[in-house]
Amino acid sequence: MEERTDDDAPQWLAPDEQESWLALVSLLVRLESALDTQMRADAGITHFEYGVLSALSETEGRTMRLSDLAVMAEGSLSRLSNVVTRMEKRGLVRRHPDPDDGRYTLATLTDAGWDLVVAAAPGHVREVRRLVFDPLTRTQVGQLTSIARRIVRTIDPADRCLG
Amino acid sequence: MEERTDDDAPQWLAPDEQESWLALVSLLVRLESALDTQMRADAGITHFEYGVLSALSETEGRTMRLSDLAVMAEGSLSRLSNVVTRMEKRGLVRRHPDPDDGRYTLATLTDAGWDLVVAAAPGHVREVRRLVFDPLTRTQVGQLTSIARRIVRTIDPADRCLG
DNA sequence: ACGGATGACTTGAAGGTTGAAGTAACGGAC
DNA sequence: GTCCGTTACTTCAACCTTCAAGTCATCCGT
Repeated sequence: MEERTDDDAPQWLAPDEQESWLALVSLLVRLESALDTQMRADAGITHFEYGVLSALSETEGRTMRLSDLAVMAEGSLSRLSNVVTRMEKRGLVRRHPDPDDGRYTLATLTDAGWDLVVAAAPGHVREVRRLVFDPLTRTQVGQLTSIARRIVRTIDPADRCLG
Repeated sequence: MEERTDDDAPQWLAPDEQESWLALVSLLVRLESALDTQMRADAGITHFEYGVLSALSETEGRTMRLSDLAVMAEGSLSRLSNVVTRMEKRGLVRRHPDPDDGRYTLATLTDAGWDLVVAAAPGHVREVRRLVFDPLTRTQVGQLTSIARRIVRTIDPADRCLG
């Protein structure tokens, strides 16, 4: 892409980049699995399912279109559709067609679903705090925000979840 | 659980923590899936499989015990066993018992496996650079290393991959 | 040596995820 | 009003991961 001769797009990472990369990959793998484990043990749902329920719980009317919900939960529509089906069977969520546009499907949080999120939230927050924020200084929290946003925006420039 | 009245283990995250958390979760999900997509398209293997092959390729004799390999690749032994079976069928890797201790199984990278890693590496590095290091300043790279290490060490204090 | 404990790996069932193909509902052009 | 393209969702098959046994080898105490 660029024109330099020497090391513009070098084949390998510099030593400090290599270290950083190893640490980041380790973080990706371990954090995700730690969150999932805690959620399953504590509330019987996956972290993704928690994200779905949580997004619904924060919405006016506890209702959202599946496609919007998929964006909020950062998953594919297919994945969400399966998850909603399972959660519907468990009585946490209800589906019904959007009266305004029959192509959309609305998902609504049931009372049982609401209760589950409310019960699961404190444990989740506690875990996030314990694993992520307790070990970091306030300065690092700020740094993390900038770093994560930059990378996310590079992966998906159209992302609108971030400022 | 706790006894303080004010904010010892507060139920919710502070606004800046909330932002940071959203950005981090977004990073987890998107980066992992971006890496996987690139690897599948480019080399026909998953990012995890690449990690396995890559670890073997960097070892003296291109050979490692499965249990050590699982640690290097940060996956369960069960997952690794399945992956090795698949890669063995594709001729990328070979299994044989450890002559020193029959409980161990050694995995050896074949020439075909070596060729595949060598072919896949540049694209992988390019993608990592594009998504992670290009958008960050050198200062941020250093910050990221510290931050990621702190969190990983909190999740798993026994981790020996990091300094 | 013998037997139990431990360690290393494998396997099988259950369940989740993906990608592609299918269905259904709209919206605009003619 | 009827096509056609688009959008939103669902479903299916292939695949992967996990968890919980199960197997086999070695070590250790006696």
